[in-house]
Order: sequence, then structure tokens, then C-alpha cells
Amino acid sequence: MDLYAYRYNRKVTNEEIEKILRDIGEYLAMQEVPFKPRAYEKVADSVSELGEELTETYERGGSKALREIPGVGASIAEHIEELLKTGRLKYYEQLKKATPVDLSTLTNVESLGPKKIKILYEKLHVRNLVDLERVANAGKIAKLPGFGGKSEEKILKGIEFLKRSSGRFLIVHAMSEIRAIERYLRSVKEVEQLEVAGSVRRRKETVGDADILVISNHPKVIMDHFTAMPGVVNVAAHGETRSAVKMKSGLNVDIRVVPRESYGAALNYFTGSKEHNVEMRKIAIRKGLKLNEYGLFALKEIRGRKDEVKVAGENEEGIYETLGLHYIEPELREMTGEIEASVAGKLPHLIGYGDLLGDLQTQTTWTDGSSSITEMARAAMDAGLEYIAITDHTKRLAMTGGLDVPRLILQGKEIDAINLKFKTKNFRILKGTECDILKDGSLDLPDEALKTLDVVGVSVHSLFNLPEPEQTARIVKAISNPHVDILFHPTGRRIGKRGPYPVDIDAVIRAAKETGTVLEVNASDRLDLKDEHIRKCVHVGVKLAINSDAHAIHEFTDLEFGIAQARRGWAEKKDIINAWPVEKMLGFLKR
DNA sequence: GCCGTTTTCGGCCCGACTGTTTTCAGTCG
Repeated sequence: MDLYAYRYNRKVTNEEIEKILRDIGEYLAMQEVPFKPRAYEKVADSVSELGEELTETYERGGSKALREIPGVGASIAEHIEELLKTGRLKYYEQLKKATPVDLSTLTNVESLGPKKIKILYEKLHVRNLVDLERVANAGKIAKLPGFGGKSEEKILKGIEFLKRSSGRFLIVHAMSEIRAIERYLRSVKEVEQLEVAGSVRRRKETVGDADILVISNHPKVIMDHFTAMPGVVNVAAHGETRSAVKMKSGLNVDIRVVPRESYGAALNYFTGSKEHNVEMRKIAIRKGLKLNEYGLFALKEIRGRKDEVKVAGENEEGIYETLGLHYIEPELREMTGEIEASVAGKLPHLIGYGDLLGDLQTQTTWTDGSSSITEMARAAMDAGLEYIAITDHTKRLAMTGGLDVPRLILQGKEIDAINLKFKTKNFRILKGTECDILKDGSLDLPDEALKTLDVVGVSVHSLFNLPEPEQTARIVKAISNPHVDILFHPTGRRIGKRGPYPVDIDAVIRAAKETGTVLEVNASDRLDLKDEHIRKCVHVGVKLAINSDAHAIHEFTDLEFGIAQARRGWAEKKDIINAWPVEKMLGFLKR
């Protein structure tokens, strides 16, 4: 059991509880216990979709409130209670003792599940990723019964993928922790101004650490508060104006206190990207100026003596202006043409964080979502949206209980009824689908059913390893269907878990252009399309939809990260169809 | 271990694919 929380006098988080429940499920699956694994897995999913910390749930309503969480019964409620009260769970510790392996890491290796992990542990004493890589490289896995050369190759590939993505955090996951740190620091009265710089401010899809800049006249107080924050497990540096800590989650956080007069220069410097900064300095030099993290300086000769005079630095806008540039939004500072565009006055007017009016991909309890249509609609309204499309899965995705035509029709009737209730609220629920693309590019629902819907999304959920030409042809065929409006998560990647399937994205974008199909910017942990693809779409005029892919009411907050991704792809409001009013959006879709 | 217009027991989202086999176990979505 993970005792960090208690060692550092901190409450057990949902994330920790989720991991333990998931691990228990895997342990039970290892022992081939029937049904229980699914029960634990289900609860782990529920916990991950909760909008409230379990500590709060428990304080609010005790074990009875825990029991109200879907999938939590008497026994799991007791487990959670034990975890909340003592920070440990004896049942879990026993399982762990019997098979001491780093389950959550090993199951992250593609093609490895509990059964194979068990064999690897029993035959080759594999406990963690390092062990696994060693035996795979030694060719020992191929010789195991049930394994072979290809399994070994797959495992090595999986390890490689995990290693590449380690040490960085998905911004979608890290942001809530970063925001909590921000809130904590802002509550310190000596903090005059504060901003998180670095890749977080540029909204990169993954971030390695968080760089926080603070203006304050009392740096020492700030440093002391910072290093004593809840959740800090290691203080790497504790200086006068700079400190660095590691959080329990593994996130590194740096803080710097800077004087007001150089705040803008420091913010610019610490926001990066490095390449962008280098170019800005070159521009400064060409103008006879010098730019560093303290400011923008002119070299002036005063009475025969050369001296540096600060000409800008208190804010970023002043620095860009003095350099003869239009202000460049942080999301664009990647040295991919933003400087030239800025000089030429041709920077895009980026879509704003409050610009979305709708969400065109949501799932409900009809399939694998955990909230009802009504609940999702209410949550969308609270999130400031005017419409959502309900796009539950289709029958091929059996594990989700995907809809067939009769159930789709039933769902449509329910949507009609709910829409009547919401009529006065200027909110509309659209009928939609996330229809599976089958192997040959045909669809999991017949055209007669598709044409009754407001929004038809299609996506690939199977056969990720088709050769590129086949996969591309499959997708192109699917979006050539005259009823298909949007291609959901076009490359199939899950950041940190799985790369994109082999696909010629340029060919897909061309086909989207020809067929008038919209491509999705999926805002969940897929962030798919990615920034450079978005930019290609914007360039050729393929329209985009930024969708949450929400499976629960609080997941509409993910839309922010989809917007960030679209901004990194230079997208404007005119490029994003769900930033348009519902009638205009519907009018644009294929008829 | 959970759940109940099939309610206190007896069911439990399941079909497709892969790589290993030579009829199937394990993984994935």
C-alpha cells in the first residue's frame, strides 16, 4: 500500500483509491476468480469519473454515501472506508504480498494482461518494467509456453513506448494539480501576481514540470509557503528567490519570485519555447537591443559612457511591441512561423477559451457513459453550452452495450421528450452516434438509421494494426458515406498509452476536404487530432469540431484542453463548427 | 462483489483479433 498520503499527512486521493481498486481487480483476474475482477474494475471507473473527492463524500455522508456510488456495495464500501481512515488496506496488502509485481505499470505495456504478467512473474520473476525489459532482451520470453517471438517483440515495443512517454504528464491530468497549487499560492497574501509559465502556459499536450512566476516583496515568505505545501514529497531547492519541489504525483514544480519591473521579461523567458526565445533575442540584437529574463535593454551612450537602459520588461506586450512584433499568444510560441506571421500582421485570431457553444461527442448510460441524457444536458448547460449531441457507441463495440437500430430509435424518442422539457431554456440535445467503422470501411449502422440523426460521428475501435494503405482506405471509405458528418479521434492515439494507428493523415484530410467531412479535435486524453494536423486542416479549409468525449457530467471541463490544442493548431472560431450557433452548425453538416 | 419492473439468488456488456496453437487462451475495446 502506498503510504505517502499518511506519511505526509495528506488525505488519500481518488486517484490513489482508483489505482488500488484497479490493482485488486487485476490480482483477482490473475487468480482466475470469476466476476469479481469486473466488479472492482467497474468501481475503479466510477471513482475516476467522480466529481467529488471520496474524503469529502465520506465526511458528507459516511459509508452510506459511498454505497451510493455506482458499483459500490457493502464490501467495497468497507475497503474504501479503511483506506480513508487508515491510509491502507489489509486485503490489498495481502494480495500484493502474494504476487509482488508493479501491476499498474506492467498492465500499461500493450499486450500484457494479468494472466501473462502472472506467468512472467512465476517463470521469470518479472516484478517491474526493468525486469521485463531484461528478460525480453535476453530472448527468454519467446521460450515461455504460450508466448513466442512475436509476443516478445510486441512487449519490447510496448516498453519502448512507455519509456518515451515517461517523466511527462498529460496536461489534461496535470492541470487540476497545477491549478490547486496556484490556488494555494494565491491565497498567500504576500503574492502580488502569479502565473504558471513554461510548457503549461503554452498548453503543450504533455508537460514535464510547472514553472511558477510570482511578484512579491517578501520572497522568503513565498519560498517557505511553497516548500511546505501539501503534497510535496521532496524539496530539491529552497533558496532566496527560487525553490523547486517534487510532488507526490511525480510532478516537479519550480517557483521564482521576480521584481515587478522584470515580470514580463521573466514570463516571456520562462514560457519559451527556447527556440522562440532565441529568435526574439536575435530580433533584439538586430535592433541594437538586448533581451534577457530581466528585460529588454538599449545600449545608450551617456556622456561618453555606455550604459544599459531598460526599454521594456514589465509586461510581455511591451516587449513584443518594442521589438516591432504583434503580441504572440503562448500557444503559438513554437517557432513554426509565428514570428514571420507576427511581423507581417498575419497572426490568426485564435478561438477563445469561452467560444464553444456545443459539444458533438458525448456518451451516456445508454452505453459506456455513467450519466443519463438529462444529467449530461444539465451539466452541459452549466458549462455554458447551448447544445450537445448524444453519440453513444454502436453494436460492434459489444463491451459498451453499443446501440443497434431499435435501441437507437428508442433513444431518439427519449431525446425528443427531454428536448420538450428544455425548450424554454434555449438548450438543445441533438441525436447522434459514434458509429463504428468496420474492417472494410462500411459502417455499423445502416444508412436508413444514420439519415435520421442530426450528427453522425464515425470512428475506428478495432484493427489498429492494419497496414497504412488499408487503414487509410478504410477511413476514407467511411467518411465518403454521404451521411457521415464527423470523423472522431482520427488517428486513434491515447497519449502515453498507445501511438496512432498507421494512417496517411494527409490523405484523410484531403478526403475530408473533398467530402465535406469535419475532423474532430478530441479533448480527452487522446488530444487527437494533434496540433500540426489541426494546422493542416485550417490551412486547406477542413472544418473541425472540438469535443469532450464526455462519459460523465464533470468531463465537459476537458473541452478547455481541446480548445488549447486547436489554438496550438492556429484555429480560429470560423474553423470550429461547434463554436457556431446550432442552426448554422447543422446547416453546415452534410444533408 | 454487485445488483434487482427477472429482487435476496443467480446472473453478470461480449465479439473480434492475435499469436500461439492445431482448437484456444489472453487481450482489447
